[in-house]
Amino acid sequence: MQDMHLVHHECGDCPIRHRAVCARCETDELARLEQIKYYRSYQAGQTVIWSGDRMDFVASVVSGIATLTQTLEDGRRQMVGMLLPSDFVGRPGRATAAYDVTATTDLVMCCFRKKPFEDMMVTTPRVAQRLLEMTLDELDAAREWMLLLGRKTAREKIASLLGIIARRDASLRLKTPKGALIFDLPLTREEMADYLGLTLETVSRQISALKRDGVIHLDGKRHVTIPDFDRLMDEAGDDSDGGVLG
Amino acid sequence: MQDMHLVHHECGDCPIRHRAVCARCETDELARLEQIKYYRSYQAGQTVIWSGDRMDFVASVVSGIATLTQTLEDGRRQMVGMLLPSDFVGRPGRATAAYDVTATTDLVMCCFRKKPFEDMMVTTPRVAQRLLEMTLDELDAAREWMLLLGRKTAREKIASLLGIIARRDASLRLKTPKGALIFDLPLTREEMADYLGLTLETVSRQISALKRDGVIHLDGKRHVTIPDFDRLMDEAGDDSDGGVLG
DNA sequence: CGCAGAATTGATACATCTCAAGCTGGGTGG
DNA sequence: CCACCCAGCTTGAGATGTATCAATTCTGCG
Repeated sequence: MQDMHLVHHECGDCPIRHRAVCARCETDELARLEQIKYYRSYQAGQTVIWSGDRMDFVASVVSGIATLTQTLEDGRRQMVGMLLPSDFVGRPGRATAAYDVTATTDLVMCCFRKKPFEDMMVTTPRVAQRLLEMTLDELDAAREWMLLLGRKTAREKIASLLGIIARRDASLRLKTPKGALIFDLPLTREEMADYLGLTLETVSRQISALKRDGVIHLDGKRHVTIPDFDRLMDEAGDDSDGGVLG
Repeated sequence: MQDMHLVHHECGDCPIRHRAVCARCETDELARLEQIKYYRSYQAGQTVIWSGDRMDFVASVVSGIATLTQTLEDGRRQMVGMLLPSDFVGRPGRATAAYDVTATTDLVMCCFRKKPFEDMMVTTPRVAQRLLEMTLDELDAAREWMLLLGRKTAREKIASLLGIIARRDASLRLKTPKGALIFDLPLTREEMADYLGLTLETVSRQISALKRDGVIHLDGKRHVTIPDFDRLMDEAGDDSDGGVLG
């Protein structure tokens, strides 16, 4: 079931080498990381960790998408993080997972054994500094997300999410968001609902509405075309400028 | 108007010494911080910084409460952070403020000139390590907040907020939340609404409802008594256990 | 082919927002 | 000392956006 090919890539030609927690490392530091790392693969839909589980590793997403979700006793779910390639999973110094981690697409993670990684955090400032930087970025993202959850309408939420995915997708292909954008939704309607604090029916309705109004084009359920990115951003209700990094 | 007494306390008897960004510093490191720091006071209601403003300092909250808020073009506001004594303001490496910072009570901050502080971040791992730890805590808080914003009902939101404030207040007095708790709300109804993603009318109604149902007691608009903390936590809808640190 | 999971659509219920009118308490000036 | 004033708050009535419940309709796949 779980296709766990334990391939062992060299850090040198790692696709996330320049963005992940190891981005700043010198070759000798990389060598240390190399010794404590191992790869793991998960299939789309698989749970990586359950909230509360003991965690004996921290990790970087190498490819694919994972989500962090929190659940209330009665089953209400809220996604609280979306992990893309190069994003970091886990918290040094914490024994158990605080959130459910799920693979929404096929996923490959570069895992570091926790104890030795924590040791490196102390002895190798470059790792700690990079992790701080990444954590601050995540905090900013979380706060933008809070604005979305607290104050945006369903339509604005959908438009915002599509914008985020479109931008991310464009950045992976190194194209600037300009003219028509085309991408595949990596999330089901239900996952989008969990992300946005909506029900899947409302997500579906709003996507239909945006399609009806020509803001987006759909080819099947997942293949999306954005004819006019600025138009989409208007619908997202965001602060004027097209979402330049703050 | 602005009572800016530029008192200069010694770090040694600073009330937030053991919890702030300087918590791990040795005496020689403290001495360096001492040289680049200065105090600033703000009155309740005053704006500390506007989003987009140039920031030439980072700071720790010494006493009082500040809030971080984000605003949509049409004026919808969402609070995205609540800064209590020992919390950190600003982001090393960033030139301008990303959020509006407002003093909701009288506020004293210990400010560090930005450039020298950034230098210390590189040379003094203890500062960077502590800041990482604090940022990870903030990220956790933000994610719990996201669950509240996305999935909780108005009544649950109010109960959750009261619980947070009650716990914080109790921790400042070093009493465990048990039996009746009494405290003053540091926020107006409108600020509570901005925190919770509600309107102030809804906040008011839900507070009235909780009062009617005996979950809380009100003495005036601000003075709150919680006769049964567990009851309040039930109303907050949170994951079973009374909110033990995860 | 036909099934199962995913998505759409419809009808209705309900929570929260919106607009509007009073209330309350503490401060101020006559 | 009282009257009034004003910001902060409460309460009401109605509008509205989203959730809920319930059918269908897609779509990919064995």
